[in-house]
Amino acid sequence: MPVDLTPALCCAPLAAPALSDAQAVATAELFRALGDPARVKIVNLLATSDEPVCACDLYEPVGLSQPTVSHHLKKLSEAGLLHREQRGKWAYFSLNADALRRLAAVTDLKGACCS
Amino acid sequence: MPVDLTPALCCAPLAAPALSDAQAVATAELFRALGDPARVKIVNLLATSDEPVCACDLYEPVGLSQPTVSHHLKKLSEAGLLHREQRGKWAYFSLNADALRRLAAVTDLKGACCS
DNA sequence: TTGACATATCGATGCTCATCGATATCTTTC
DNA sequence: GAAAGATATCGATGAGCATCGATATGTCAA
Repeated sequence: MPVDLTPALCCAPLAAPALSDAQAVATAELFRALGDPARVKIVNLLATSDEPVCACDLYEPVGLSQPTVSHHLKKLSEAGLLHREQRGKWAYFSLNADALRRLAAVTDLKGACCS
Repeated sequence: MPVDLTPALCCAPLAAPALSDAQAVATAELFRALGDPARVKIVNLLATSDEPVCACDLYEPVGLSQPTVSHHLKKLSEAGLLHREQRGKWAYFSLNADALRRLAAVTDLKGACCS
């Protein structure tokens, strides 16, 4: 049974007493997932919406082509930040609230451990 | 007089109501600064130290060459996350507490604005 | 089954960047 | 001023990635 390597699940607070190499890699991957303006915009659009958002409603505000937006949605999903839901032929995305709680814990230098 | 474009100073919360292109770029740059395992380790080492840390004490725990660590220290400093202090021929680094408060605000989806 | 349409994947391209050895710059000491 | 040692910069290299057009895959309606 494979260990879950989703960055949002195995990262560790920046102020963790003893950060392992694997935790440093996972934490960096989580940050890198947010290290692109298009992905920041996507997260912002989802964060300011009460409901899941159709992928088709992201191309125009993000300002990139459909394949590129799909690529970014995949990156965010792989990092564990997004939830995907199929509605007919449309794909709806929403933020993974738990992952975002963990992200907030990572950046909290008061550093309560998130295990 | 130039506007301050330091990512840690002009980024915006992920849940900001209206995120401008410039804010998205600044926020992404801040995350990208933390999107490398070596830089996560450096921040972790500084976060777990009461006092500023000599650059010479970072090469071994980070596991990279002196030029590479210097490169990463520069990236973190450019993002506004680090403070550099010269002590004789040694360079001492510490976390910029204000920048880290802003980072925490960025990831806080309750989204109080950081202007 | 066929057509229409939304999304994902593929292949190519050009740019960014992490890394290192070599070297320059800076600071102190003699 | 010269030597020693710490850090920053330079130049090169290889890997990763953002982007797009073209195409494949998936979904529904008729």
